[in-house]
Amino acid sequence: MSGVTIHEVATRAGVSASTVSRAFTNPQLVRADTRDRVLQLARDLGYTPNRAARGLITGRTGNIGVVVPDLANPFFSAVLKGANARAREADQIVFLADTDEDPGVEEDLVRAMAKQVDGIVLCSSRMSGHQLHELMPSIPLVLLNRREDDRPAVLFDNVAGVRRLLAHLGALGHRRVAYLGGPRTSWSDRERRRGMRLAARREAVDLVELGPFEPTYEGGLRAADPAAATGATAVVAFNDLMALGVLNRLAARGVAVPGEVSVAGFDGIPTAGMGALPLTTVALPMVQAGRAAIDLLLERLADPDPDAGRLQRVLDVDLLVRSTTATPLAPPPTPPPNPPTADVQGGRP
Amino acid sequence: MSGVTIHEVATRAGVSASTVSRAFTNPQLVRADTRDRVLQLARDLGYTPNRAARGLITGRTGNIGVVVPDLANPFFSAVLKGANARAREADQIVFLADTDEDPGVEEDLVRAMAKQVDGIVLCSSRMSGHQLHELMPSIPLVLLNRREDDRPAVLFDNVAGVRRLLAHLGALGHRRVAYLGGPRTSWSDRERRRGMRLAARREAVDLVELGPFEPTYEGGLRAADPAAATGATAVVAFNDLMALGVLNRLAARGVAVPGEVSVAGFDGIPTAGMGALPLTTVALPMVQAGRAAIDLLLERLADPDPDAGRLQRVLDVDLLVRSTTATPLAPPPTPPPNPPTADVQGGRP
DNA sequence: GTGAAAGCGCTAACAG
DNA sequence: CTGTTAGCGCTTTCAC
Repeated sequence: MSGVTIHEVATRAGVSASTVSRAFTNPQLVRADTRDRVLQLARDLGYTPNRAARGLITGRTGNIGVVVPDLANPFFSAVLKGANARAREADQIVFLADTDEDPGVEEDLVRAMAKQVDGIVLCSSRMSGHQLHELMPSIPLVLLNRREDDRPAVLFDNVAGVRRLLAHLGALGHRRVAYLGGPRTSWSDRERRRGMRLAARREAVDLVELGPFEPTYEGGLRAADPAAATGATAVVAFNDLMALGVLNRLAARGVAVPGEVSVAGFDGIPTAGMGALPLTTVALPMVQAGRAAIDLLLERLADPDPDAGRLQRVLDVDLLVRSTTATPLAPPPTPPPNPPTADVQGGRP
Repeated sequence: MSGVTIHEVATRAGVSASTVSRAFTNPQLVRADTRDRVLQLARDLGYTPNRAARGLITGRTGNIGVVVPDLANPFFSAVLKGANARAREADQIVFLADTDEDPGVEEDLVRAMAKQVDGIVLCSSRMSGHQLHELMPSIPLVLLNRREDDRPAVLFDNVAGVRRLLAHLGALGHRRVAYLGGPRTSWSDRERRRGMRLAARREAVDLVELGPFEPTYEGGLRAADPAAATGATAVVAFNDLMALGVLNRLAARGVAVPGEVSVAGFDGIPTAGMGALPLTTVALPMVQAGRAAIDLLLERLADPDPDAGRLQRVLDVDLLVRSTTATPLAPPPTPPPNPPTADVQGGRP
């Protein structure tokens, strides 16, 4: 908090505070030698302008806030990598906060941050549409991985992702695919379900929807048995963490993966050792998404009233076949023993 | 940045700004009904005090900075979880920054943050002692996982950790153990090497030190072959990420783990699926360390000139036997074919 | 090209 | 109990 003030620099340099200020913010307004002397002295003294005080008057702090539900989720670390890098290029610094998946905490944090940053990137916000709208007026907000009307947002093309995934599975001969859903409140989950239905129809595969499950490794462990019981030869999980759980549980049951069953996930999380797993996944460009979110925020700050909709970016996703997703070993077993409780869709149009 | 100001609240409530201010910071100084009216109105308007402006006068912002080299490292996400939780209890908010392992960036970030936070927790700082000392006067600093003279710090008891680990391995009959070292500049690595030497002597096992290696999954892949060539029946890696790489490479070579070789790591990173791996590890209490760092910082802020040394905490570490670390299959092969290039230590005193 | 003065949003005396 | 005054560190008119 404490530190060297502009006044000390000014006094020692034998100039006024205004001149020191100008040397930093408008160098061309200061005579070269004065400027150099001031800047050199500032460096020696370890002076850095107080961004908070500056913000008080300019309305710009040079800080950008990023809020995530859970820092331990590799998805968000990847997003943050991108956001950080882009922010640094723009000479902004990123302040990060973790809401612990709590919408109440999320709101408090945004409020507390609001005055200290120029704008906030909300990643996979858990807040209600109502809360979001209440917050909007107090601070420029960019959503990541969530759409809310036509607010600025960075989104992934989930529908295209599952289409590619199902095309891949279909080409290999899979005719019955289970989808293990994530949280009902998740925008991504809704999009992926929608995409799965479209793609299943198109590929003429039976789709079995299960869930919701917790979007975690444990959730995957729990989802594996119901998934196997559907008689599906391929399982698509809501995210990589769940897919990992499924793989593990199936392995424990002695099910051959890939072989009897193929498992696919979502995210493409960069975890050590993932490369060795028989896991095909829809890879989301998380780092790029982080960059894009900062881009959007900077644009919005430059032009506070842009055309609505101009500030939404939908990012392309890739299919990452980490190991051969196998052709089903045998024709899928005829009608599964325990018909799933979830609804069944698909079949030729 | 923008938002409702204290003045608007004051005007609408028919009181002065001071009263509003007091309602927030010293409620007992305001008559109950006035206070309630003001607070209610503030809530309705969505007013939150501007911490930056407040900090300008009080010298306290209510923000705490945490700086890490790499957010993608699960070690730091875990630390951050703890720090966040503790900070929230103290009604502080954590601003986080990622230095991308660059000491220059680290210094810049600390400087930029300094004026906007009350203190900073530097995790595994990559800065030189010189840089660190230059920064000290400008802002209260707490180090985590690094010792620098008697500056406030949270440290792990690495020496005790390796002692426990070697005792475990020794009891199982391992008589030759390889240590795969991390970065030379790492304080942890130096401590672990020191501890390994002490413990090896005490347990009467041969210690083979290798490295330095990159403290990553890839580093582990590269370290595996040299480690196997030493004829050691147990391998201790600098961290879990490396251990994972070793496991993978050994599996690819068809080496039985545990069996021919046992692998141990450091950290106890909470990655999905880790529990299923045959990996014994020294588990560092990372969440607790995050909490402790905030504690230290709060203490230091309350008492700016504490007894030197009172503000260092050394945290106990646990041995986490994730799966049975096996007894060596056979008496270790007599003199290894390729004597290691690194120095060999150990043997009975 | 540079300084003096005013004010950003807030809190801390000091009066009343 | 509450309002008035001053000023935190900085930038920005407006003079010179």
